[in-house]
Amino acid sequence: MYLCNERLPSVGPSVGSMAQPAEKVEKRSLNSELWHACAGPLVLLPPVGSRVVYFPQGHTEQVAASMQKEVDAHIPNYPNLPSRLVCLLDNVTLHADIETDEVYAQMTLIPVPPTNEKDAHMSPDIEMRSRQPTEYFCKTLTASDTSTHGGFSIPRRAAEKVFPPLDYAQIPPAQELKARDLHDQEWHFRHIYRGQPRRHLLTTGWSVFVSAKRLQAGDAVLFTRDNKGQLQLGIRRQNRQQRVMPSSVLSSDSMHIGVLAAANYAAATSSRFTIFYNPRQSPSEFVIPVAKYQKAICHLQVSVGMRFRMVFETEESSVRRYMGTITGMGDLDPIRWPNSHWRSLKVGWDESTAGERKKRVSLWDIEPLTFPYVLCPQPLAFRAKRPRGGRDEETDSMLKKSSFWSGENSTDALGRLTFRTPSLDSWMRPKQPGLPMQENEHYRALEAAALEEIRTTSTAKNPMSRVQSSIPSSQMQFQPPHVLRQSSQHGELHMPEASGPLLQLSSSRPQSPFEVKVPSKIYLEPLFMEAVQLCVTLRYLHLGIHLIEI
Amino acid sequence: MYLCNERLPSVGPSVGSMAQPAEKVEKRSLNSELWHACAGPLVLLPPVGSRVVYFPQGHTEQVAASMQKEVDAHIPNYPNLPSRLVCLLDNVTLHADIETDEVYAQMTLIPVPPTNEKDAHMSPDIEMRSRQPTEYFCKTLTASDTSTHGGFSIPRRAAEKVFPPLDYAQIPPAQELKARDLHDQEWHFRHIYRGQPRRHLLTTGWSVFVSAKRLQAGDAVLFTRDNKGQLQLGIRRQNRQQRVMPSSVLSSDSMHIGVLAAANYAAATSSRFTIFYNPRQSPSEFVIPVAKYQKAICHLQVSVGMRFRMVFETEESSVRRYMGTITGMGDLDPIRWPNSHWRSLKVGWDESTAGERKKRVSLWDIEPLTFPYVLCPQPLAFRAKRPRGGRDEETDSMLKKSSFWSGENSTDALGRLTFRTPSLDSWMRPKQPGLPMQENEHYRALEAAALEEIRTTSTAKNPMSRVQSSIPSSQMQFQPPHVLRQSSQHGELHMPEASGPLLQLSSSRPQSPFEVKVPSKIYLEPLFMEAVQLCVTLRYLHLGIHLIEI
DNA sequence: CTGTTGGCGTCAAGCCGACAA
DNA sequence: TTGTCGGCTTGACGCCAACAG
Repeated sequence: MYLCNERLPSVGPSVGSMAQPAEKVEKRSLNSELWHACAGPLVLLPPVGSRVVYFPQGHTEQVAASMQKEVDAHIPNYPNLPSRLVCLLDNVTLHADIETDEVYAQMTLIPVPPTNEKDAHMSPDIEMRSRQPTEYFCKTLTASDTSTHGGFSIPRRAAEKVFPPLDYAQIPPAQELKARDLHDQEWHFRHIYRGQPRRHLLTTGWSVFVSAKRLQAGDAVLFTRDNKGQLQLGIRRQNRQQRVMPSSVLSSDSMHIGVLAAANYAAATSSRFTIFYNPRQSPSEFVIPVAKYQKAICHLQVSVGMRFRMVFETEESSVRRYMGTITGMGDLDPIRWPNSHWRSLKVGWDESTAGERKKRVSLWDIEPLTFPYVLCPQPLAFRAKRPRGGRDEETDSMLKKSSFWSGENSTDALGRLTFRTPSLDSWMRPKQPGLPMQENEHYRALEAAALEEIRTTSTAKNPMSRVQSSIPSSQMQFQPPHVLRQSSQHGELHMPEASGPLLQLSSSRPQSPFEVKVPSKIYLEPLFMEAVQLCVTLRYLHLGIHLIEI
Repeated sequence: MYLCNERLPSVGPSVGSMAQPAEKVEKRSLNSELWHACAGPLVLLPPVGSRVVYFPQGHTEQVAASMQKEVDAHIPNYPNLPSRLVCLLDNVTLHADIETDEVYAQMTLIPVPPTNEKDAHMSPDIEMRSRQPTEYFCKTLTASDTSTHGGFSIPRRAAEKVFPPLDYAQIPPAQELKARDLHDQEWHFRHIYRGQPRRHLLTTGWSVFVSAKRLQAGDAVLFTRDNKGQLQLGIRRQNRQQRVMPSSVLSSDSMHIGVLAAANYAAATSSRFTIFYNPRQSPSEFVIPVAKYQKAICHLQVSVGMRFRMVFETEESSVRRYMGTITGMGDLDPIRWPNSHWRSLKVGWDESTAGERKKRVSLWDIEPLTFPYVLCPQPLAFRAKRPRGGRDEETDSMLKKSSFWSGENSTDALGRLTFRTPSLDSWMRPKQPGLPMQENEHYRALEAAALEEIRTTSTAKNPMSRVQSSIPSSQMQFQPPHVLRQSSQHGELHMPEASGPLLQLSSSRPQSPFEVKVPSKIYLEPLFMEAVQLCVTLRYLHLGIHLIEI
């Protein structure tokens, strides 16, 4: 089993695949970018050295999921083990199952006494980002791809993006490809461009790979190219194909008790303990950055009927947001885990296809709906045609639907003047180099999503959503300032109730400017819009702020 | 994963493969005989409802072995958890890993307060026997067997014993065979008798099986035929091919703690807990019948230098005994498991090939060497030529070497009169039906082994063995009665010191006759031999007895 | 642009007896 | 008695373009 210690490649941007000098034999470096590509775009690992909140309850759920068995109610609890432990994330190593290539992360945690909230803001979740490689593609295998009858048909754009360019002077153009998997095993493929019409194919070597990895139609294969031009490939199996946990070692009960006992012992002695996080098998993350947790808990006022959105991964390895309504609040397991924040929200989903989505989520899983929320995206010209295989197709389609955005410094479709704000731009620009483009994409998604919510009359069948739709959308879009002033007199900024969550602002000290990260280009309406904008922006970043009454 | 509840087929002899009525869907019956055939001849599961001793320490060793990792010393112990728990064996289900066909048993244990020793004798280990099927064979695969070049060559006797007879009128004789594996999956093979010289082969269908099970040369395949003539087949993988435990679920530490915490909680609350026993992966059994345990602990006086023998499984699925000497005694882990009897004996082995054999064993693992020990085996005529693939080839060879045995009621090679003893025969005969033949084999092995030990001058390089060989073997075989009388005056029967172990007899009440199980035919020397014989026989059965001075 | 299918050449899977240990 | 090998046959693998959605 190959490992990659996340500590090592933490210096410099986009390292990860650099061949480590052989400091430790037996532990060769596992490609971090490839790992994250296999894990998917939603998997964000907290940085080593940061403080996290560990939920034994969630850990237990992962164990249950991996054994495809419910948590039995008769499992004893540890009276002194709280439902959450604040820990120092001492170490993270990335692994891949030797049999299935399933990715998982080993985390070493050291319980620490909880400190006051201010500490939480000292370690903001700026570094918490998915290290998705830029040059990659992911394709779900078709029946033809996996049959013994032929090879692998590569989408044109994908091949052109990540494979070395073919010499089209040859007839037919072809080359030998070598790619390494997570175990550093090398696979050889013949890459040829032929057929009528022309297409990219992997022929010789492909079937060996398929049978060795036991791939089936529905599984996905992904190729990445690192900064040295080396190809990597990984697999993402279809969910249904979850391996039945070999329970021939420990009984389900012992495993559950073991999780609790290990955490309990570590908490009692302030000693290290080790957990495995299996991102594609665990129902939810159970190691959360302290900052993310506290901001959700302390600064997010939720109530039944509140509308929210939440990110999910699509089949094509992109992300999209689903809308829902909070239908209830309360402990998931009031007897064994009272006063836990773990999945304390009961939710309903707008779309009828929501059968598979969770009925319960945690506070930090959701994005509250706020408005007005106006952040201009990158100019349209900046984006390529249609980024096939990209990770945010929803954003694209939304941006298409809303013929709303136009070029820089112009009036938009609703006649508002958009302009650049150099001051905000400069101090809010992230200091760290590397991947600003991806971050932009992230916030563009937020923008478009919020906008979509505003512009669309809810079509939900959930009666709760009628609360929102009772206000005409035209009125909802632009509340006059006095609505804001009404409630801001006692230091809180109440959004109109129809918009959903109360915007509860904390009384903690303002953030240092350099700790705040926002898109590099922000377009604001004058005055009122700017103030609200700032609040909302910071709000999305889960940052507390004093609001001085306007 | 298919299950077989050992409770169900517990009535009637050699059931096991009867199609259970579909009481519980999803849990189809797993063939018990096939399971035991795969587990090997040494695996004896205590009967459901009996009392057993559970060793958390041994359980922990199995967990460590399955993860190929040593038990870390930093694992905390539970102060209140004793090194052994007396439990009621509430349930046993047989399983087979869906991926590897690895057999394992799930046991449900209920800790019970330890009672006095007498109770132990109330549940003798008579029922503790391996349910090895009689009609079976096991072959280790050769390179030719597993290559893609051809089929599977079946040893002649094996094919004739378990396969349906071929119609030799056909040219060539051939038939279609169907056999089910532990998962009840059916496999089809073409069985043909051809070649020059003629031989039995499996051709069509064989390579499918090999690739599906991922068999390699060195792995073993076994076929059994149940009482309805249905064929079963199982596999036994070579040891080296231990699967790397997918540790992507729980950390090693959590697993170890889980084992201890589950046992600790069950002991504290007298509630059920579940363990998995993986006979081919666990270094030692860690669920021992109470009777076996207590007889070893209470009635076995061991000392450094003592000679013993111990059963091992050979490559060919037969058993053989290796000789060794106790070189030390003491706790394996004095800090965390003080006063544990778990593997408290340090041992050395006579043969130089003993590198793989354990350096530490438990008291109940060994058979002490005693003498004189004269039990006649079955008449030679009873046994077939050479039982290839049988389970006790060593016994056979020993019996061959000692041209010592002859027919019934005759003088043996040393001129002693052997005769039948009806009285002993009748009250010592086991009451339970089923497999008396196998039990006879078992004791025949003991006889032959003891005899061999007596007759052979030790060739051990271990200096300890010189103690024994200092007495001429002729003298050792027949000690005059006065030697016995010398030391029996204070209620103990001392064997001559040169023989090794002291024969410490317990002071517990004599056994009820019907609880004692000995070979059905016993030939005794008159008077003195009869008394010694009785002592030694009972001694081998780990039964305590009052000895009335002769 | 790409999933599926028919055509077809090639090579390894797999059946056979020879031979020898 | 049975493990391995060379000879030989055949059918599945796998490369190709056609075609269609």
